[in-house]
Amino acid sequence: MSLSTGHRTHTCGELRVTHAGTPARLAGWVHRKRDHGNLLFIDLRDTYGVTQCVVAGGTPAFATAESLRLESVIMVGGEVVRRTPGAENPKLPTGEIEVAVSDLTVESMADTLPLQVNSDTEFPEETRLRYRFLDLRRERLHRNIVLRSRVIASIRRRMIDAGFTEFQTPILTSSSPEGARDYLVPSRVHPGQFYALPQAPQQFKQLLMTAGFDRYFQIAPCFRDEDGRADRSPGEFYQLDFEMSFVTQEDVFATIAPVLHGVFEEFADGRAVSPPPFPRITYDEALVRYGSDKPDLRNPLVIHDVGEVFRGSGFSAFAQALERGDVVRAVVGPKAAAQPRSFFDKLNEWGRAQEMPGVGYVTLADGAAKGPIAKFLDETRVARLMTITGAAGGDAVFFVCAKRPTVDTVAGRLRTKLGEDLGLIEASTFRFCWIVDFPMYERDEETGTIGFSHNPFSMPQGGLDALETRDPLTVKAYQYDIVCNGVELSSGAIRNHRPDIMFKAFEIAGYRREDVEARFGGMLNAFRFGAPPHGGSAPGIDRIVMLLAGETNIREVIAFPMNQQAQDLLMQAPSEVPPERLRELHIRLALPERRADAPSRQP
RNA sequence: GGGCUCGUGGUGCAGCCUGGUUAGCACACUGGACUGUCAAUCCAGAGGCCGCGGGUUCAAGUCCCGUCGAGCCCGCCA
Repeated sequence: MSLSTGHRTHTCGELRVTHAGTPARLAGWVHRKRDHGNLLFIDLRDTYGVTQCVVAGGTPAFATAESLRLESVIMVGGEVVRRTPGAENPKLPTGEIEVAVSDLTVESMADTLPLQVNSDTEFPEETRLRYRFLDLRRERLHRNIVLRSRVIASIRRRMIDAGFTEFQTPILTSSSPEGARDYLVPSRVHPGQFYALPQAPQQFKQLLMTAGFDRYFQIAPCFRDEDGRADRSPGEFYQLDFEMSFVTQEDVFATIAPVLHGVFEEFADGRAVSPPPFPRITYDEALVRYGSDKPDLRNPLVIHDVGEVFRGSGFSAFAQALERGDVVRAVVGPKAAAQPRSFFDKLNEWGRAQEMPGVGYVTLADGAAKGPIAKFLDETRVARLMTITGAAGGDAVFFVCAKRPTVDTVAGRLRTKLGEDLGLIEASTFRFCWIVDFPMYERDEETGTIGFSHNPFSMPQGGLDALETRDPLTVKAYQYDIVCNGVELSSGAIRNHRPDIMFKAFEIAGYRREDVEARFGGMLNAFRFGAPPHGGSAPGIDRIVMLLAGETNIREVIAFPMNQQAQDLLMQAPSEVPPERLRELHIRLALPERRADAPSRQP
């Protein structure tokens, strides 16, 4: 494949010793300049690499080159020459040659830069977003975005090889109940009515199954009006959305695990990837053992329930809490008994900052416990503690006490903190697991009502019978997540394709039959004309790339991300629109009172 | 909506805890020197309402209050 064009004969990453003695014409950005007064070097950069160009003093090109600012776009013509011995640069693939410039034209002079492209120093997020086009030139972000493209291409190829067909589904669609807030788009033709951007193509993919396409996938944009997090882009993100007909949960697992494993292996670059089948952890077990429904299995620590060790003991803080129904959880710090006192104090301080009650601990040596609360634990209790937790002499055991479900997350954070501080997190590894058997319903703590805990379209385990005969809070769904290194990559389910079960499922969550008809009429109707059992999932593309790129912030793998306030600082979105546009949409603004001295947030 | 952290020339940081000379360093920028560098080097220069407002004080980048902005977290995320 030749990348030569009307403006260049070669790319900046192409020339080698074999080209020496031939003419070449390059185009690119001035990455660096080294001016020796009568000899000047330009590192010319494009997406393919960097090539050193030499401009000799006294030539017309020299005067132009001296005045060049970094990041200007230039074109150079000249001869490819082998560098003199000792002058090669082993750091560059093109480092054995250079281009002796005979003509140089400036295509686009750059102003003084607000952020430096040729350096990896950190710049404020606001500057990076406002000048995203410059940030994208920088090596790290540039590499990430190219990686993203390659990952998506790999996913597409693997999905097609697995028998899936790619579809597009509407962007302007209808609002879906449950879930996050929708982004709404006003209709000009239908005053007072709105489209919603899809939070996911959920209903469309189920309709495609009902339409008999058997295996659907899409690199699908999803829109949710929710606040951002480091691993969650506000506004919009992409999913590998897929769905399969005539499948059980086992079939879905067996199909998608090799795809994900294959993609990760392809781009792991030396890092280990846990092979399928991925371990399965029930939702309940995940909360107790890992304190999270997205456990990081690179962390070898697990959480133990040690209520019985403290029940009726002299340590009244825990003993009394246990009587009230609280729970005590423990995490072992291997070899942590030797840590200095400050380690334990800092951990306790950290716990308080996390709005935990303090973090209790004992250290173990020769079957005896030491530490502030050790005196409350007799020999039997210490022995029991060691049996339950597997702790041995030289270890320390840390305790937190609270009600469920608070204690789960608190213990989970303690597990993470200890794993990190004790250096136990396995490096250079991708550890996958399935989280299975999610509860179908959960109780809203504020209102006391029962609602869907996840996807309302999931098939309840046990079907109609379970819904009719069991306590809803004990009913599990065929609902599953894929988790990798503590990041939730994907949520999926075997769907409920039976209208009778769907009405019952929604009835338990407080929806009347008419409500369900009104809101999901299209899909319900489809299920009355022959619907295959089906299920799928939707791994997050951005998060997959984030993991593979080794980034901890999702903006680093998105070419044009919004900031945490869901603003695009480069394109200045959202923005006000002219009154006449509002008028034809039949929209009148009712803005909140704004302080008169507050500056406008529009730049 | 709430919590924490941060805000100092174009940019990255120091100075703030413990108030007191001309606000320091690096990169970029401008001018000069230099024929083999590859983060070129050397010399010189320009560039700061220390986010904004108020307060304490003889004196505020520094202490206090408020406010605006950014990041992270909680809420939210079927």
